[in-house]
Amino acid sequence: MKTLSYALLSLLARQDFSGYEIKQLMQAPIGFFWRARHSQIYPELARLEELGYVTHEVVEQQNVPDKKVYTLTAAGREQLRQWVSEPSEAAVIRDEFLLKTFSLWLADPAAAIAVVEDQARQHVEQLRVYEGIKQHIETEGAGEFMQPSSAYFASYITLMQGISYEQQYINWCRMIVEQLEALAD
Amino acid sequence: MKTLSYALLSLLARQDFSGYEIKQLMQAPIGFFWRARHSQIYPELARLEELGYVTHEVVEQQNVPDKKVYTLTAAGREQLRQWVSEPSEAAVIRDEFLLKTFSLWLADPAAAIAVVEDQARQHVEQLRVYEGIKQHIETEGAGEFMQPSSAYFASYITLMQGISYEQQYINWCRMIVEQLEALAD
DNA sequence: AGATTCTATGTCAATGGTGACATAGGTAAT
DNA sequence: ATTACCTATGTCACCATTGACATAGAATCT
Repeated sequence: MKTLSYALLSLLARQDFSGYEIKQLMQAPIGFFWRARHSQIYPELARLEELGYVTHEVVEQQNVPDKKVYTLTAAGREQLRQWVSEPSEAAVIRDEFLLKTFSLWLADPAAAIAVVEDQARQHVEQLRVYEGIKQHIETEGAGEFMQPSSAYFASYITLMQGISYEQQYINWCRMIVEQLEALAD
Repeated sequence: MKTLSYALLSLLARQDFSGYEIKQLMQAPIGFFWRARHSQIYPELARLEELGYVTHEVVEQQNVPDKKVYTLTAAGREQLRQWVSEPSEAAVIRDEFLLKTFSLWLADPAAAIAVVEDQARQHVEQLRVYEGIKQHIETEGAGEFMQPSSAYFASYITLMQGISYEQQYINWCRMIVEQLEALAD
């Protein structure tokens, strides 16, 4: 089973969703650490149904087209639980900007400062998004997000990594800008 | 031009290398933020040569097979310089372990602690590797790694991000373990 | 009236990346 | 002797992922 399958099961473990709804979630909460397009999601949901990990029923809607709402089966839940309990290889970083900093000595200092500041700006934006979601979890999942068996707890710690990562990235960018400004004189 | 091309040019901007040598570098220094197998590297070097960004000459060796040593051309260097000077989209995180923490509420606390500790261990190992390289740069590139136009400077700041990232990841793992241990009682 | 956007589901060609297969001479260990 | 590994370069089938194409009804804007 590939990782995408587990990304889908992870969402369905919390709530029933249609493919379209999952597509939208894969751009925001889960999409922060695993992305997928609808062209991957729809066939994968069909495959998970063949394997017996999910079922679906068609739900009619007013004014918008019908949707297929998927539900996790007991087998799917067990599959997910086992996967979560197994250790993972540490992820390989794949960051085009870090590749650029490796060749930053070739750029003239003004251009170098500009690209680093641009990158910092993007990570500041992302941090703001995460902090908005954090507020949301702390409010909606109050009294639950501290219990390890609660989905809010899992959302919370995952989000904390996102926040911590962005803060670290921003600090690093600022350090580079400072050094470039100081040393360019 | 794809990112892999620039990864190869980034290395050749510093020194001439054969495909085999690049293959080994793509598992260590550059490989920390952009990896590639030799099955990608060899055809890509050929393609870069067709485009006029690199040239090669065959170097005979004693006891081991001949090698093709690639050299960056002026056009290749200019292409790289331009790419470095352009802003990049912030990288999308793609971390299987973060996907697991999102479903960590399904695992029993003992299994949860085990997988987080395993992940921390891997990042501690990676941090040690980075710190060894840091020592190396500070020694070999002393008096150079503080100048923005030096390749040592670029290596240094890129490495600092690696170190900072690993420290942050380890701290986060430890925070989760603490919470799991405290709340499991 | 026409254009655009949103919901909703799907397919498919092309690209990027992995893992296996292939070759070949030298070294080192059992 | 045989196995295994290292240098060195290459190809190829497969899998994952992307981007474009496709359809279709309703709402909204110009």
